[in-house]
Amino acid sequence: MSWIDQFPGLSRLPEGIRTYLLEESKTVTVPANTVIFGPGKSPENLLLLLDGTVRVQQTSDGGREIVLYRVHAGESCVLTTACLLAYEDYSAEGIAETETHAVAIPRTVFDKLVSDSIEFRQFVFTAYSKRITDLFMVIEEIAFQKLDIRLAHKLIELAGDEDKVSATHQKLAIELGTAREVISRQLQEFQRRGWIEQSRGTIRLVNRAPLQQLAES
Amino acid sequence: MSWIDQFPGLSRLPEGIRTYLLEESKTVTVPANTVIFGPGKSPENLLLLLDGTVRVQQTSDGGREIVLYRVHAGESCVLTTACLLAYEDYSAEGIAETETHAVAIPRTVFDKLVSDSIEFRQFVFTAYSKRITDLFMVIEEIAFQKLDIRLAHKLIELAGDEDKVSATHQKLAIELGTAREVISRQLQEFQRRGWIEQSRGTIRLVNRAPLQQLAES
DNA sequence: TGATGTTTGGTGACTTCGTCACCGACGCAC
DNA sequence: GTGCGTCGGTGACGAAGTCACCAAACATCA
Repeated sequence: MSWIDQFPGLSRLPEGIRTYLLEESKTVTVPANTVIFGPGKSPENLLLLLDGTVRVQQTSDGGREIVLYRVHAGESCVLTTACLLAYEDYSAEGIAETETHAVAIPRTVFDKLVSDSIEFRQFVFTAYSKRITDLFMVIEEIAFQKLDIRLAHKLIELAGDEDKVSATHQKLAIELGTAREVISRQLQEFQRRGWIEQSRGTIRLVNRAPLQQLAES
Repeated sequence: MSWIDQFPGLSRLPEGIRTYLLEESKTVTVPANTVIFGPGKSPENLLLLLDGTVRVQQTSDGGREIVLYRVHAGESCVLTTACLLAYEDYSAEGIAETETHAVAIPRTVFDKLVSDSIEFRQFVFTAYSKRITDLFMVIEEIAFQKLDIRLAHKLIELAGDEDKVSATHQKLAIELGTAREVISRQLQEFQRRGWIEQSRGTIRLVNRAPLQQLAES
């Protein structure tokens, strides 16, 4: 079993394409907090994540930041690689959040795969599709959603199965593209209502139900 | 001279591809204000605009709207066509702002062109690139830019060479994803400063310089 | 031409969010 | 311990969004 089987969209590649892909790509390891791409640092390869996550975020002139989306294991960095090369003067950057293993596909190989395999084309365009709907959702959220709802949503998302979130107020502010003080005040309100408990750097979800309800309203 | 020459990215297509494209595509005409794609209405074709413009916008649950980007003559609807097919439950819609002529490329032809021509691939990925940086800019603006700056910018953009803008306050609000009252108040402020004059449905830019300066700050 | 309805824009009160300046508490290193 | 950097709390203020309502401009049609 090769890494290809970790990618649902690629599992149906014909044998020839499959071996070509295996031969021409190599796996790489990047330590946590590495900037994979960013202003003036456009990547040479299409990355397919084997594990770890890559956070893609943007920084404004004023120094404020916002998280655009995350690339998880089993997904690819399509937007940034195949795309931003043309307009590469742009300020989004991708950062490995944890130590990350990935498969790197050189540009020429990428091009040949797109040319030769309808399955690979579908993989690529589907990945694009997902990313772009992600961006649409981000726009909808920051433009129209109230902050308490967005924060509740994010807390539940970050908590996962755990009942605690390890993040500073500042990190949460960047997640939502807002200011730290706003997060602090909102968390105080959640705490006052008995939904969460705070300590330095972590937030415990002690009453998940109302948070969930707020997030979905 | 065929329509292909209106698209810089396509002018270097090899002869065979070129004739194939010409044979398999057809031009269509859509009247003004037609909804080209939208929720539950995913397009069958890739559209290349010959003239007119298509406005792509999104509507929130609360009924507020925002303009995401525009497709102009010489550009294509890549995002919406090749992309949203997979996640087609999404709420962005494309509307012809004027009567619009376009070339429609069926999905199968699109796929074959992507497969056969590196020039066409480049055309497609470059178009993606532009759209995505557009989206990044929208996010940056709504998240971080002050409204007066964004409004000044939009007024100048919409005015073009003219010195007046024909738009209601409501339309401008949708352009920027905000509320009508906010626009009204901001325009009053601009008027108070002597930068614009207002009448029902139109705004005259009587002093463009300070507007420009604000827009660039 | 006048009556009527619709579209467009104006207004005030209020809430939410972002900004600024500053402070205190905690944790770590020396 | 002392110092220093990170993290979070606070109040005052300005900017933006919301709500309810009103008034003027325009369109239509009898």
